[in-house]
Amino acid sequence: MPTITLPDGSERSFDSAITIADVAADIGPGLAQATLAGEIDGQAFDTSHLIENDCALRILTDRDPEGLDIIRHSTAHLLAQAVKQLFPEAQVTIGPVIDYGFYYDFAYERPFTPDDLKAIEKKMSELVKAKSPISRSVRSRDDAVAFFRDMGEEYKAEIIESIPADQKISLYTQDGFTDLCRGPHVPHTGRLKAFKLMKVAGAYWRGDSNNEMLQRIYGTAWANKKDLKAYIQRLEEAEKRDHRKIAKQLDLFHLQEEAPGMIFWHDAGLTIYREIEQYIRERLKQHDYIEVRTPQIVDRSLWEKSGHWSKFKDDMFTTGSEDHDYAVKPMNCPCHVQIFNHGLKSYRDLPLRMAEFGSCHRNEPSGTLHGLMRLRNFVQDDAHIFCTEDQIQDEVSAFIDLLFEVYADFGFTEILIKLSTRPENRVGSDEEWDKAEKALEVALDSKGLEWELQPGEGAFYGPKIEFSLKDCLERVWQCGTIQVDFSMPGRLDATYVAEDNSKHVPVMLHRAVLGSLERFIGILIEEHAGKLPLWLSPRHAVVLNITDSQAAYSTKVVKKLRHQGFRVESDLRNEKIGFKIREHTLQRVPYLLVVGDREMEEGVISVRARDGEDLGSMTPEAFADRMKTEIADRTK
RNA sequence: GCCGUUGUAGCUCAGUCGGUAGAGCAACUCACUCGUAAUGAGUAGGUCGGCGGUUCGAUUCCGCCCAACGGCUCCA
Repeated sequence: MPTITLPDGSERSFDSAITIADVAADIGPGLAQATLAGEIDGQAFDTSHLIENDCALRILTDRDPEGLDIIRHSTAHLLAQAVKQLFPEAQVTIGPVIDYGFYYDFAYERPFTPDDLKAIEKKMSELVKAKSPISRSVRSRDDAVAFFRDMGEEYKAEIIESIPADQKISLYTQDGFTDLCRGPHVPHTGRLKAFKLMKVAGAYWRGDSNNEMLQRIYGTAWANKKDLKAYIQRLEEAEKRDHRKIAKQLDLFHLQEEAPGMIFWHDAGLTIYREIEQYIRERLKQHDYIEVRTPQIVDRSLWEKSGHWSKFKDDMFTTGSEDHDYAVKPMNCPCHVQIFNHGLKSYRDLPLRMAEFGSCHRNEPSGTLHGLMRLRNFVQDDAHIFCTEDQIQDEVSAFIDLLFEVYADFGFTEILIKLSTRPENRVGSDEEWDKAEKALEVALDSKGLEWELQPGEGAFYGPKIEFSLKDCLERVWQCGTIQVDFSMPGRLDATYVAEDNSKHVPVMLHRAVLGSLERFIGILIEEHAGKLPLWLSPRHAVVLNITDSQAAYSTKVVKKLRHQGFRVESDLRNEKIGFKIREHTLQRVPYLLVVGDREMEEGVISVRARDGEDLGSMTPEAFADRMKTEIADRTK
């Protein structure tokens, strides 16, 4: 005789055990229709689950986030069912829910083609029409292994084998197709109405590149067709923000076959680049950094000594001259230690913060290159802080302040933070790791920041914090980082003289605020859809004349503004004003300055903002003041 | 690096079931001198990513390579 408490606090008593579906029906026919599953005392169950005791029940529909996940998970099963029907030889493996959808990995003799995808999607729709009930059953682990092995599903059997033997395994069956699953699932396939298969891709079995490659099918699924359509539209909009596309339109940079993963910066793109570099340089000065510059190509022996050669020699570009082997630097730190080592250092010199806009080359695998986001040649706003162990926490803390200050100036608020701790293979004592990990953790917590722990993901030489931003398709890219290094200063013989006149090895902190300038610019472009704030815009304004008779006046205005340091050009072409406005608006120029006879006579300009707003007429001086304020604010 | 897809004019794309290609925009020329998102007419422009093979003939079919794109793995 269970008494069931609903989320609103109301209670319902029943004479005998009852299913979730029946409870929903008892509440109302509309809810019965919408019910996907139920949550009993915080745990999710199928609608067919029998309630025997008193409990708190929450009915899950497609309006609940959990409900949407159930739909997505069930759609993954539907996909597997369709694939098994069309390609009986294919073996199923795993099919988890991901953001906005799901994927399913299959082992099959050949890759699926886009045409296969269409056929599979069609089959899925047929299976939806059949409204096959989805039922749950439970087996012992060994039974389940035998069950899947009998069917020739070796991968499934292997997955179940890794589950403890005493655990019960739940299976879900729909129209003869059975899959291992924790559940819950929708009651029948007819509940899956809005999905689309998005793409095929290769993926390694168990995520290990030594294993065979499986065929992964990605799909998206929603509660209804309207949500699905909205999602597809959102994707299309996002693609318009792609920095590679915008860079082409705005003539920022290009890439070509002869230099894969390396950027040809054009004038407009370089303007953004330089502006950012100069901004960071000023910030670093305020935060007591010194700036240095070190060689691009360094003898192999230094890389051997630093330990990079043994670990990364295949990922470094090399060159030779007169019987010497050189490597193009993949990072700046060994060179910075050389500067540190130049001349005796005292504890009074610490912390020593050494920055470099260092151009690094890494021979990244071809398949990983991606526009400005992943390159073989990039420049970091890199710096190394030489300090004592006791100074780590303060330095990390000060760095985080600097980073947030900078990100705020660029308008970024959503920053993902991850702390990576000691890996299995590492250098340094456990005491050192304890201290360093603690320092990073305390620095983050003392600022009330939210962060995610990545155990075992630290570098071999020390723990690290990573600060990541998202691109237009919500892919996450690491930008800022701070890493503790117990190894390199010692390997490269860095020492300082302590108060007691003894020699000590300093700790080194590797840190970057923006990370790769290229990547950061890529993210900036996507964040703003190319409409960069005034201070970063390649051009601040363009002067447009109405007819030839204002050409000289236009040129005069341009000169006046340029003399004050503004990036201003004129467009004196014999075109209609509407044509010029359109062109420069598409070029995302922040201000268009229209000059006709009226303006010329009064010595003013008519100012039109990028969003189309008419700011009226003003003198070039007044306009310059306006821009000055805006650039100083960095806001717009 | 692995799996898949793609590569045609400066850009966006069409096309050829094997007979060396076309549109729009841009460029150039001419006319128009114009008031806030496209004035009109004309001209020119391509070793159809690269190399090889099959063929009388390859941009098209086949093979290899390169690059880009989407994933996977990796990212000091």
